[in-house]
Amino acid sequence: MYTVYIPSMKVQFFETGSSHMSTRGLKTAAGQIQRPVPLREAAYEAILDLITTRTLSPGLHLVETELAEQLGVSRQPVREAIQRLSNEGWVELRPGYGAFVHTPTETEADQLLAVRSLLETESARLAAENATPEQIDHLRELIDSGRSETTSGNTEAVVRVNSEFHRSITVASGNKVLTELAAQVDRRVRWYYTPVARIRGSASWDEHEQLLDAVEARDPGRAGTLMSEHTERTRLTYNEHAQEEG
Amino acid sequence: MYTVYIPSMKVQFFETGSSHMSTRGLKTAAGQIQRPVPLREAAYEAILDLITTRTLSPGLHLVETELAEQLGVSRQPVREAIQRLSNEGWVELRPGYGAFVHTPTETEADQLLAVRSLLETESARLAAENATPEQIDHLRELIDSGRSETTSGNTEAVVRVNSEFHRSITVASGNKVLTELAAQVDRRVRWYYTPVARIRGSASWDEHEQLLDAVEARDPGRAGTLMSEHTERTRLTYNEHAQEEG
DNA sequence: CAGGAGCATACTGTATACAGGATACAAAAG
DNA sequence: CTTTTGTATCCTGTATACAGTATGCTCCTG
Repeated sequence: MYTVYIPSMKVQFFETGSSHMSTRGLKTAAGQIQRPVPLREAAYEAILDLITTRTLSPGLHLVETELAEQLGVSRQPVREAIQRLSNEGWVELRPGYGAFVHTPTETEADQLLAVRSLLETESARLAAENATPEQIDHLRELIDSGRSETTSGNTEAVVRVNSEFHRSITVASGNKVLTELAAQVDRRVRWYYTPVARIRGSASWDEHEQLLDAVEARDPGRAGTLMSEHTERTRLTYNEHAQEEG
Repeated sequence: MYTVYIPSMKVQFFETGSSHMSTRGLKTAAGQIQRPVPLREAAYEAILDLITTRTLSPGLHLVETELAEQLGVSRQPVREAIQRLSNEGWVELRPGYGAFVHTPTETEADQLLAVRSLLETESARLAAENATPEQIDHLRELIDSGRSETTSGNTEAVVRVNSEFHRSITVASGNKVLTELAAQVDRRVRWYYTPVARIRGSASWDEHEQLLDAVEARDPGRAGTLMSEHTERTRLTYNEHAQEEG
């Protein structure tokens, strides 16, 4: 009944990060063997990518056999991927009828932004109490990197670094539950946000730096306030753009 | 016109355990036809129940065929249920190894309590701004009901009403994302909390009443503060009990 | 021409089949 | 007696099969 679990094996398995990193398998010092990623994982990443890039537009009916054929697998892994997407709010599952790409609404976007603001503000507060020197160094590097990518106009990289900065703050909070929830909310916010957002210029990195200074100075109150203002500004930017669109 | 679908008898299959699972299959209004609950849903409820009641203890290896046989279905619905349980943190999924009931740790419980406190405090604040008169009435009824159940010593009912009160507060916030996250966190907190908790007597209902008064008076600041203190007290209670155990 | 019944088809939900890897146990070698 | 190797068995991951319902179109009827 109880099965012994060997820790060394799990290493590369739960790499939930970017799907198109070439370093799929870990081949570090000990010559670890690359294990095949379960098809359900691959299918999940693939479909989510199709959704976030708008290739599969909101409201679309996801037909299992079509996706299966397109991905070159059977329906089974596709179903499991869709289940997970449903749990995370990316698709809606109508029993007997099928899966449909979730259609974002204005109010929902606003509510997500509000929750994100809440989670990240608390993260910043806790990070000011718990961040390790290494984590602070890492954050400092991200700001530098973000600045240089901004000046060189590499939009995609800026978005990625920005996202990584926020994630690292939540990690530095030391609260894993918080990290997980924030990551999930953040990803969905980004989905809603992307089509209307332009990058909030380099001012954003100044704000990040102030925040990091507060964290380094172990000033939770100030860190929280700064993050709160920062996310609130993002929210306003979004609402402005949303209003322009209609 | 739709061809009428006559519900089969198998709907009744999963009355296992918790009888008052929300209105999944039953439609009261206007002679709606009852549709069969998807087996994956039933399996999910059944397994989750087994986990929360400690019938399936932490660390246990969930063998798909065993569960399938026990529930009288095939492996497929069981797999889908396990997937969902994994997403929600109830079991851990190790590719190639199988599913294992998640083992709670002290720090994790504390982190969950911290996040719950955060989410519910914000909920209370928002509820003070947005709650409708009907919602306030409902909350008032819950307090009455909670008090009477407390005096009659009906522990299980007290727990349920308490849970429902907190959930209703999050609903009254008007933020659905918040409601959903809070519900998920709350359920897990309860899982951790149950074995060491005795009910925090009737003082708890006085606190609830004060909170509701603040909500009715449209005083977000006070509502937030009260909820924060309330959840913090719960957290302390938990930590005391946890310490006694070790 | 309009409306409805009936049929064909597509898709989901569920079950079963099959292959490869993991575990455990036993036997053989040192 | 300890360690290694071979083997039998179990379990997961994936594919395929099957049943039943929803949808859409055609044809019939008024």
